[in-house]
Amino acid sequence: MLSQKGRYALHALIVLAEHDGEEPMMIADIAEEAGVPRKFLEQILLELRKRGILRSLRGRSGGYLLAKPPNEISFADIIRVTDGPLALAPCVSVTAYHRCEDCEDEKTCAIRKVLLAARDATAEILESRTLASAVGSRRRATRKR
Amino acid sequence: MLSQKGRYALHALIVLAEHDGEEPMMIADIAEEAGVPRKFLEQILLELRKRGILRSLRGRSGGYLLAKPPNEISFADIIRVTDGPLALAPCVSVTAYHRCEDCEDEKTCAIRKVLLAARDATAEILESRTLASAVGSRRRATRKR
DNA sequence: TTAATCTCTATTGACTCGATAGAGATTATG
DNA sequence: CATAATCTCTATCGAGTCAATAGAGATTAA
Repeated sequence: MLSQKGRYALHALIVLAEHDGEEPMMIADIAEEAGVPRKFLEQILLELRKRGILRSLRGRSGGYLLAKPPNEISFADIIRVTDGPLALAPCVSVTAYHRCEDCEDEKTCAIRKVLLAARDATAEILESRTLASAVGSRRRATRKR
Repeated sequence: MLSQKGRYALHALIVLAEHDGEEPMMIADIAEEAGVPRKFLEQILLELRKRGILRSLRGRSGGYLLAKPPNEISFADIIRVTDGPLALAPCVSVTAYHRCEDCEDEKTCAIRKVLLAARDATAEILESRTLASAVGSRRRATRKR
């Protein structure tokens, strides 16, 4: 399961992608629209910025913007920041690989084979879906004309 | 990521599937072979029994056995016991569905669509791989003749 | 100079995780 | 029937994580 933080992040980024502007959007407004507690959102956005998904402007009339176009920010990118690796074990993680005390031999470990297939299947989906596709489908679904 | 408990469970069940006998196998022996702390393993096996994956015999010469043939026990079955639902959100979980405060409308929620696709992809893999396939591949890999 | 904004770190309470402990129930066996 | 071997159950522990809140600091536009 995703953490609350992860779900909040997805909502907030979709709000930003919809806003999709040149001007930055203030934390308070994002919090409002995304339905996220403001102070908690501050921490989340800060982390997303440090990981290169957002950028920010400080001071008066500051705020947050997407660091990249929406079609270059995948669900996998976001979830990795808030909830860590997609993989079910370190020995099959691409972004956080480290050798696994469990398996004596990675080449033949039966568990690893399965977890690797699971990771690939998950990553296939989460890396191909972006903020652009999410906003697109939402626009289509809620547009009135 | 799987919990330590989850990884222990997979190892223990593979040991049991290899043992694959009529006679029960004692906790102490499973712990030994699977490399799991004995008292911790007790709790894990107990839970797997309550969820119908194992059965047990009590008293002297007691022990644990698989409750079903190895080809009917999937990785998904095991992971659901030790680590909960495969899904990334309650609103896309088959085994632990409950409505999601996040999405206003499940039909159109953009996040839900992606998480549902991810769940399906993961389940596809984890439900098709069983203890039999794991033991099979291991046998093949380590057999000397 | 000031007010508005992001930045950073600390703190809180509840919960989970991994592990250990020990008393209880059950059963085969001599 | 007594005993030893085994599973069963519940409690406890310390460390860590999670969700949330708080507040002082840095930066900038006006």
